[in-house]
Amino acid sequence: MPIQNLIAYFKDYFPLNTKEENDLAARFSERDFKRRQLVLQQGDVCRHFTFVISGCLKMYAVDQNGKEHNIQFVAENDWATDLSSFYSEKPSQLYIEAVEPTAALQIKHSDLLYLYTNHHKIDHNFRVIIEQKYIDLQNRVLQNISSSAEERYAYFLKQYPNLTNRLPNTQIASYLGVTPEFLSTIGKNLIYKS
Amino acid sequence: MPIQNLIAYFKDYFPLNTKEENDLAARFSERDFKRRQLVLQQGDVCRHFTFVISGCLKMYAVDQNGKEHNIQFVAENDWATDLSSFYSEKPSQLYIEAVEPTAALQIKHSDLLYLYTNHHKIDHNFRVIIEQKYIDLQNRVLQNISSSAEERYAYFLKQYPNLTNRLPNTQIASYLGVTPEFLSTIGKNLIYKS
DNA sequence: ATTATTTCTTAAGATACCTTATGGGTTACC
DNA sequence: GGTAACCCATAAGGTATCTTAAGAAATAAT
Repeated sequence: MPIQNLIAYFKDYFPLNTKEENDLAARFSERDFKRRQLVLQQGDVCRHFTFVISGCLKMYAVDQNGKEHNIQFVAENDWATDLSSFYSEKPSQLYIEAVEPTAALQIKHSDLLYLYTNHHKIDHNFRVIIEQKYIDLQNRVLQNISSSAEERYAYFLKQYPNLTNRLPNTQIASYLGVTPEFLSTIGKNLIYKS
Repeated sequence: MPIQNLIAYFKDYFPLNTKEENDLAARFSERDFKRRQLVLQQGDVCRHFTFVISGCLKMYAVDQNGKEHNIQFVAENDWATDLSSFYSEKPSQLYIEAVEPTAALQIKHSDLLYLYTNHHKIDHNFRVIIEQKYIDLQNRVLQNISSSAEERYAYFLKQYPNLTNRLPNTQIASYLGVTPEFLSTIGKNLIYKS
């Protein structure tokens, strides 16, 4: 039961009682995505919070030249949503796409607001979760402004060792903000260093 | 009364009742910082959430070569804290320093937890606040991985027009992740373009 | 299994950005 | 009001990273 994964995930933050669990379980629905299938596309309103049970999604933006820039990968026990579009209910600038066959749980805007309003603990948990994600993002900004591409790549490999094998290097390059060609030359150096 | 600024700020998110206002006001204390004074230094535990009433702070990390990298500027009606150190109560990797004479309000860890526990609305507000800051940070990451230094500088000027005049370009360069010399040559180009 | 598509590697030439250095202009501090 | 510290501009040469191209290897689709 996928919903059990979500409940277990939440309990790591703060234990839930039966009522909270049931209310949570009642408002998430299962959805599977094939490889390359879009969870969200630019121009659409992001209507769901998506929790990944298995598989992997990528969030990316497309620039004026049509190039994709990966903002984030979302694998097991992690959340994908365009927060800005989700809360404002305005069209998103982003895409979310499955890079592997992915099993997910989704909750609608109105249902999440219901949970926030009626369960302090769930509201609380989502604050703690996003604070952690904020810290990670802040570290990434620091990396971006202070480190070379090689250092950022080494950091990525260390931080996400499981993603390394599952993602093509072209996708990692986009995430790091370098070209795949340059990542390839960096990669060679790292092998000799490790 | 500085605390009125904070209450007004909160009310923009979600109205507070009298009890909430009073509880909030009772737990923040005023503190002023001179230019260059440190709010937090590396190695110390970050024991406060700091809300800026007037003035401006910078948060930065120092790398192995002793170079400072500005992660964030925090001006009026904004929050400065090392979230990671604050919640874990472990030594911080960051500095927070006043770049202008700054008036601030601070709340201790235990007092904030008290507010979270006893006032759902305050917990809720902090979630909404950090979600907005998360969105901003995510946009900054996107800029970093997809835009040239010149584009990032133009974006900064547009997004923070008031900070532009208050901060030396050396500080903005550090925030953008470029050298002051290079920012200087970029700056010239922007003048001709606008 | 075969074909089509995507991915990886390599290399040469171009560009963005950095380093170092220097001088002049501001701003802070006593 | 004077001195010291900081800040800005400019330039020459160096390094990191990008662009384009093309072939080989791996992976996905039929």
